Amino acid sequence: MGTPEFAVPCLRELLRTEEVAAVFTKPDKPKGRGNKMQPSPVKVFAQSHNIPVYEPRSLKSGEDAEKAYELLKNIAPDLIIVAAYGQILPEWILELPALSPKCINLHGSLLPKYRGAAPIERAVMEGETETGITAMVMAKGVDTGDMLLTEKTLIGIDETAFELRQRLSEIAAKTMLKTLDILKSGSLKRDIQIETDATFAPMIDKGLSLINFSDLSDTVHNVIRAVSGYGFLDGKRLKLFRTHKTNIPVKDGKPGQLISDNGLYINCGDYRLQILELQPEGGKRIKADDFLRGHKITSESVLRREQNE
RNA sequence: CGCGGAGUGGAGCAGUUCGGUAGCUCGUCGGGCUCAUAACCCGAAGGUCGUAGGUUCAAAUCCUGCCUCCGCAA
Repeated sequence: MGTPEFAVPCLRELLRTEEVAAVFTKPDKPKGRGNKMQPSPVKVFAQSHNIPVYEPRSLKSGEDAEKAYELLKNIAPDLIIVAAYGQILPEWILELPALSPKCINLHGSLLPKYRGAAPIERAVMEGETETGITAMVMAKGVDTGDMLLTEKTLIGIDETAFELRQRLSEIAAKTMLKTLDILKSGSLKRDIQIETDATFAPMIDKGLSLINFSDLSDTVHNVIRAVSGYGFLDGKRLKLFRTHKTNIPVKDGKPGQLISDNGLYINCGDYRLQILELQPEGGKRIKADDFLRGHKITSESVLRREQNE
């Protein structure tokens, strides 16, 4: 069971090594320009490998939940693997599979830290230097079940959540295979999560990506890495994708002011950040050098929080 | 029919309001200077202005259809 790109490597490896009876994913939904219906990446991948795909709108209640109940009973799975499915599994599913553990989830953090929907983004935003994947037994509370296996990885100083997520999705697939191997050998151990160490990583609120450039450069840098922050330049949205920390102090000039000095920089509360990749409104994502070729940077070039000056 | 932005030499942009010689910053190529250089100087090549029609003496510019890309909102 999975939905976004993050879950695809797990499915890919699962198809390679095990017999996959069915794939559950979230239903197509209107997305993007023109609100066209878009299938989930997991659905696309599963269908191209001729695996039956089911996409109930809900597992908790309603017609779809009843159908899913009948379906899963007939499938009678030995084990359910979950990676970023996007729905909370009701108890009857958690109890359904034949093996023990019954439902294994691949979570994008070192539990018990960053339980919840956005562990990767939150870890980057908090400036963590290390994160990883936890294979865990699913329990009633979200991401609270026993831990089976963890795989750590370092977070690069300029690494973005997007890049980290791609890396972690592959690590998740590897961790899953390892977990299954150990499970088959019969020596799988469970570790209880230490409840007092738990932190929660809630979904990302859109407002978070509007940058306040009077914050410390560390904070700004982390927001940009995590969720691609933006500000308004001359009334137009400007997204920042990649920055690099400097030790050039901001002497004068406003927070958010752009500076062209052998590269593109922006003033934060304490130090300047070097901008490496950005995207003007309506345009494509470009490197800072390309941006400088077509845009004049003056003392009036300031990224603001409001669209109208 | 969710809202909006954009397609101009290889890259990033200006020019479109108000039709009248295709521009800028780079890159590329050739030459020069230099111990040397991603620096500096001189020169050159490279564009059916996304596409198809329409209006006009004349269209990158005005009108219409289509294609592609992007942001927002969900």
